[in-house]
Amino acid sequence: MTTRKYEQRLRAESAEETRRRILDAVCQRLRAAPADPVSIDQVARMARVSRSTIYQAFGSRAGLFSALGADLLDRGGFGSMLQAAAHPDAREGLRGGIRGVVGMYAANRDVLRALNSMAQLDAAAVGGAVQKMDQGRASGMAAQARRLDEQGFLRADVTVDTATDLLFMLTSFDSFDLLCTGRGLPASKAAELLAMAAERSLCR
Amino acid sequence: MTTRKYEQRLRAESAEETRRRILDAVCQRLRAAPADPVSIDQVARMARVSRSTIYQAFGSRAGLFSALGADLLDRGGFGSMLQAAAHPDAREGLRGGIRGVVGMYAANRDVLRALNSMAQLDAAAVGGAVQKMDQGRASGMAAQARRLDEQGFLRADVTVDTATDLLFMLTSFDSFDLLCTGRGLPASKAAELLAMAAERSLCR
DNA sequence: ATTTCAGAATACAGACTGTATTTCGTAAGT
DNA sequence: ACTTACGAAATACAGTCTGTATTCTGAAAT
Repeated sequence: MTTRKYEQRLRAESAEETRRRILDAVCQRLRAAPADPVSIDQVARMARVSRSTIYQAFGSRAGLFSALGADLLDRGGFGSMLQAAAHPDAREGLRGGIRGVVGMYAANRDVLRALNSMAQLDAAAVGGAVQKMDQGRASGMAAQARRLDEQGFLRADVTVDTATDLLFMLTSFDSFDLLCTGRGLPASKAAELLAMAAERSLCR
Repeated sequence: MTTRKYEQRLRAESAEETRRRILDAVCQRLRAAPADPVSIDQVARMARVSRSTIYQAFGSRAGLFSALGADLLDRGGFGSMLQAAAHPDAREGLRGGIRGVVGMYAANRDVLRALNSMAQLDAAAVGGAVQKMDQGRASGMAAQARRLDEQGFLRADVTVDTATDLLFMLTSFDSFDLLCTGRGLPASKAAELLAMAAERSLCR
């Protein structure tokens, strides 16, 4: 039998909708009990979907969490953060960039913590989503450090490489989480503290 | 039948020895493949011990990892670190303390990373060992901040609380790991960078 | 009317945890 | 010498996961 052409608009829409429902269920599940392990079965029940549907939509557990990570990259405010970091004044860009990432971290705290930990504990369980985020941040911070240097803000004894390393550390999710979850600071205070540490460590 | 008194010296020794062998096997396993999940079965085979022996010795998977955490607290150089931090000059103590924790982190990197991540992802899977370490560090850093303040090293616009928060973050395993594993710095460079950030952020 | 596809339902293999239960060997007590 | 206690191995089993395969249904597209 010959294959037919199919447009399937409504079909694809509904498929996309259940994908969304599943991803939302994972988030919901993580927020409800961030310190408990997540089973596909739980997620399926919360999304009111059969477990097999999750495998059909995402291929595997790793695929599900990988998709979750990719989703955060799209919709988590990563773009607006990069925009804030591109301020003509590099020092302002530094502050804005830090406020931006912190805001994004705060909005997705439990999800990011889970993805981060999973990536550490079982590299196959996340499928590169976390590496991609870290890599993006690394090159962003390298650019930031270069701009600080070009505009003469960097201290004489601080190389661009060193500045990149420190910024990479200070803008990590872990740094944010240690201050907010670990020390109970509100996100705004954490951002202020991180920006302060970055400026005093790197700038004249 | 009446119960007899038993001294069992050699017995207890051999039991302690197998406990050690099991704990060493976990470490070895984690170092061999830090990003792969750890099964009790693997550990048992590496320690050349029956799987049931592990349950008898540690009660559960959580008990095993909890014991591993406690073991690190004992033998991981925590004491010498606290000693270095107690230098009469608070500023010297700060530097020494940071070098101390970094050395300890570097010596047990993979094990600590795994314990950390497990604690995040499944609180029941570690059994409080990580919380205890963090708590100890928190009070240590609070003391450190107080001493800096008492000796007049703290900047006018930095409170003791703020200093504690920042020190807690900078002396975390995550900060170390981001610089060493994430950025490829040698441990000594990481320690230097962390100490620099702490001093410039907090001190006059 | 017929094809195509999302999704449900179900069954199964395989890995892992955790709990008995039995057995064996040996150090400690009498 | 004989008995007891106990560390450790061996084994079996229940329960929870993941991942795969198979079948069925209903609705949208042609």
